[in-house]
Amino acid sequence: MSQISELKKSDTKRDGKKTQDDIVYAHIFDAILEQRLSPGTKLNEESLGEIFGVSRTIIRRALSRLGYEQVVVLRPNRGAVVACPTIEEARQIVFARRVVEKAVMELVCDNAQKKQLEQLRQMVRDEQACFDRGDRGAGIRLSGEFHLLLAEIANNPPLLSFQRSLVSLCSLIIAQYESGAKSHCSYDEHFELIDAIAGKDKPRAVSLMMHHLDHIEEKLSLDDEIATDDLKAIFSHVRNPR
Amino acid sequence: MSQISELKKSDTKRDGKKTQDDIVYAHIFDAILEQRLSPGTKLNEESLGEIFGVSRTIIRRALSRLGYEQVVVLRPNRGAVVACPTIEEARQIVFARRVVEKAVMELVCDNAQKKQLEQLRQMVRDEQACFDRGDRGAGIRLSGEFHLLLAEIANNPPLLSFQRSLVSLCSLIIAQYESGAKSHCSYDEHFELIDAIAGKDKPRAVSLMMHHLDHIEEKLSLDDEIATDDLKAIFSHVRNPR
DNA sequence: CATACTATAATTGTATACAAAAAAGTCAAC
DNA sequence: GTTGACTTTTTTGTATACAATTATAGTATG
Repeated sequence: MSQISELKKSDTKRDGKKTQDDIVYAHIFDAILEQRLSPGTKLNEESLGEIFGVSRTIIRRALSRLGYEQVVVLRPNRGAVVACPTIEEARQIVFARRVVEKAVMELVCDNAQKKQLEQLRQMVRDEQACFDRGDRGAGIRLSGEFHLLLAEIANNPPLLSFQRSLVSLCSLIIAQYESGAKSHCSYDEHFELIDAIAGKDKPRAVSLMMHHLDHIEEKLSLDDEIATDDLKAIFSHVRNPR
Repeated sequence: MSQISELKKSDTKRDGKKTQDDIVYAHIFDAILEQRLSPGTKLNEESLGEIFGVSRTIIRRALSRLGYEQVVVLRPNRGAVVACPTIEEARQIVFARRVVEKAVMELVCDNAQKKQLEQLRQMVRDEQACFDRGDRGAGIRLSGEFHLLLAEIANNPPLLSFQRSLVSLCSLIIAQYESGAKSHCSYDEHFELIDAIAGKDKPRAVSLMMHHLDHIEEKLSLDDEIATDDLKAIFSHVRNPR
């Protein structure tokens, strides 16, 4: 396995006041958001330690944080794997996200300053640029970060922290169930959202957001039976002769 | 400091498949829910290790989980303290809780089975019994656990996990800002909520819940200027002569 | 007496060693 | 060729040692 970059003291200082496990956490989080890490991938502690140039202590801290966010599943004595939400779980996650995004949208319509609207627009322009130049990974990440920026503008730290977890989980869901080549979260819709916010049109902003989330959920319905890994269901027609 | 109980392997096994840090986490969480741990209390790693009979490794894991839930604040190099939400933060937490409780209530009205209604009623009876016999700590904890049981019945794990964080934070807010002797969350209101759920009366259930949360927020408005620790505001009339 | 400075103690951060558990491999028996 | 018991290797869980940082006490100085 190749070394990404040894995180030495000097790096830590350059990165601000972030501690080493924050950095490891951020790298893994980004990899998930960019869909470079697929659902189900085993996250070996020692390998990760070598990659980042730190001891397992740091890796374990980062993994347990990801585990708390449910992006990673920690199986006792059996290590950590990137989460593979079932369709049932995916529906619950999207539902939770509807709840949060609605609240965020209403707060943002009330609070958003001109400067923040420009920040949002810039981020969507970046997102567009990424897709245009074919950098799908970065595009997907920025698409997720757009929703995180909305939660930040809503100015409610608990909701933001919950949103982090939900956005990364949705990224996994899309990775697992996206069938066609169609991009999952188009920037046009993001521009429309910004317009609604700028016009302080709460009902329209919320309805656009709900529509936005419908796209994710539609894929779940389509793939309903196909994508399942429930062996019992797959072989339900086989009768046990005993 | 006295030893509560050494958590040895045997205990761990008796407690099911919970690992040691789960147990430490649960003990601290309960202490916060019962308001035996006050906002601002320093949580020394070595002391906690002695109390629970485990090494700092385990304590640190439990603390970082509590830190993720924001119930405990982890100050780099300066240790962990029980969170002291400011009034501003308290408002944000209560807002987030309104959002979650509304969604939970609607799900519960749709899904609740007879058996679960009885479970809810039993819990509120227990709560009432605690207050009647003067066990305020356990009463407060059960009051919080009632709301967690609702989130469980809503059958949405992400929302449940968020609710855990919000309920414990609210317990801290109440500990910090509760002025009178009046109990913060009366069981009568819980019985009313159950009735609304049993009648599948969504609007009433939601409105009762919002009213329930108003009680917490009212205290914040009352103590608005008094309880603040913003030194700059307190001494704003003092002119700096330089 | 207050303040700044230094030495010391206490506490947190990280790496590592070892124990415990799970996974992978070996090989004989059928 | 498959199955099952045994051994070895790998991986995770926990304690501990040491380094880095912060807090405390003591001391000298104005």
